[in-house]
Amino acid sequence: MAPAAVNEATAAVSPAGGAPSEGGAHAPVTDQIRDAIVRGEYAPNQRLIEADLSAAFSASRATVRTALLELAGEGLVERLPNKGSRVRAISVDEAIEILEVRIGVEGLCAAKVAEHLTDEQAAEFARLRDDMAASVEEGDLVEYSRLNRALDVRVRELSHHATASDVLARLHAQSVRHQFRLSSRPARAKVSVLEHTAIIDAILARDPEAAERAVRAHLLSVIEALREVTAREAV
Amino acid sequence: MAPAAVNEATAAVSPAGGAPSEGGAHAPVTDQIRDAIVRGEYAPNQRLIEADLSAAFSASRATVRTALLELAGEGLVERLPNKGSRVRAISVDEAIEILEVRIGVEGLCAAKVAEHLTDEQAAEFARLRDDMAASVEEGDLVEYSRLNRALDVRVRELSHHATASDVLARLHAQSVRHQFRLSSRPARAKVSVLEHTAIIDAILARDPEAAERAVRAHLLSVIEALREVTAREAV
DNA sequence: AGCCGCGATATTGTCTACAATCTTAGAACC
DNA sequence: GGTTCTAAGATTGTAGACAATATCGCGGCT
Repeated sequence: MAPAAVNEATAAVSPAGGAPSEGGAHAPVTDQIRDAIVRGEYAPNQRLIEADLSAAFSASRATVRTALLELAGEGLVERLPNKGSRVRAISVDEAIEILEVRIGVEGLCAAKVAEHLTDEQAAEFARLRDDMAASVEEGDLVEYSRLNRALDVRVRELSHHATASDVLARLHAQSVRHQFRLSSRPARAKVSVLEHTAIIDAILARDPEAAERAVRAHLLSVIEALREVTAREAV
Repeated sequence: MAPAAVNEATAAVSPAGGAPSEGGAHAPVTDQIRDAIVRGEYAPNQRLIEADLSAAFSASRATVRTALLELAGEGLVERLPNKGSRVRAISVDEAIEILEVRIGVEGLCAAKVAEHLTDEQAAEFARLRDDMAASVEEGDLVEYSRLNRALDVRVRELSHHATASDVLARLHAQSVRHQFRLSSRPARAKVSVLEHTAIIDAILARDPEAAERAVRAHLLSVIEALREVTAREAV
């Protein structure tokens, strides 16, 4: 019953296990394809052929087409006119670019949060900070990575800055693949947790400028780490 | 022969003169619609009905649909599921948000430019700076506004930062309408030109941090001006 | 008179078929 | 043997028709 691996011609590997999804009944093809991409079931640069996707998700080609258009808008797929769509590959250089942009935008968000922090929110951040420290202490990198994302998301939400959130969401979606690269390094986590603590502390102190600086310091450190890792891999 | 004003129900006004374009032969419907929007021929919040657009541009509804999807990706139109598309209206608050985000991203670009400035580029910027000053001196606000845009574009290009350029292009497209609001005020130009001079001087000095600060100062000033103008209009 | 449900209309979402375009393989030719 | 033209195949782009959904006005009920 295995529903057709989607075009293996260009890509080195095909989607991992079975099809990206099957039980899904009748509508959110966009979400299904997006999930498949961010989960890595479609490799970077893999061609996404409308007919194949149509078959795989049992939707019409028109539906798949709109989905691809939307995903292109999110920067997840690349559309070559008359040549088709493929999973957009983010090079390390681009990943660094994304981090550089994030410095400004996440800095802004953190500053906004620090400015308008309520007491409940403060308590929440304090808890988050302690949980992060604990998870690193125990060496639970998966949990730490989860808390990490939670912090990002929460900062974005509480900034109440729709434009910034939007930009960040888009950038984040594109770089999931590289994020993963660092999060699995215990040594990296030890440094990272300190930086995150600094960010949270600055927010708790309701000091916007300090928060911005802390975010910048953190992201610069991530950039550095990414450079190192890839330099080592290149050997 | 007047090719159907596109749905006037929701919008207070209909497209200005005739149709947004007619001679256009056979393909770039997306560009035509985008132009119509940024040129203000379709009012903010105006509904964009696929059938009407299809007739107006003599293209199939499928084509129009693709165009709308793309424009939605650029943030120019809003798509309400099952309810249709309309020209996205940018409120003053959103315009300010956009400017806030631009602080970080344009600051980054300016810094990059300052870092890698060649001598020819330096000469170009110096010329641009002098032209700007001259145009303000002569009270030629149209020319000043043009040079203004030219500066922005050039900084983006020379930053060689694809991600930042992308983000800025998107944000810029959305806020053209508000930009216009300030550019027609002589008093504003007098202040603005000083700030732009500061930016260029920092770039010429090849001082990234100074460039970033100058950009920030400028955009903060724009935000302030925008607040003032709208406060005055609200009276 | 006011509120609720029902039917007509307008508009988008989906599907199938066809046309245009690009890619690839093969044969003819130099 | 290599190169170029040609034709077949694969894939996207466009078109028109149908189905699903929302919007709005009318009539009935309380």
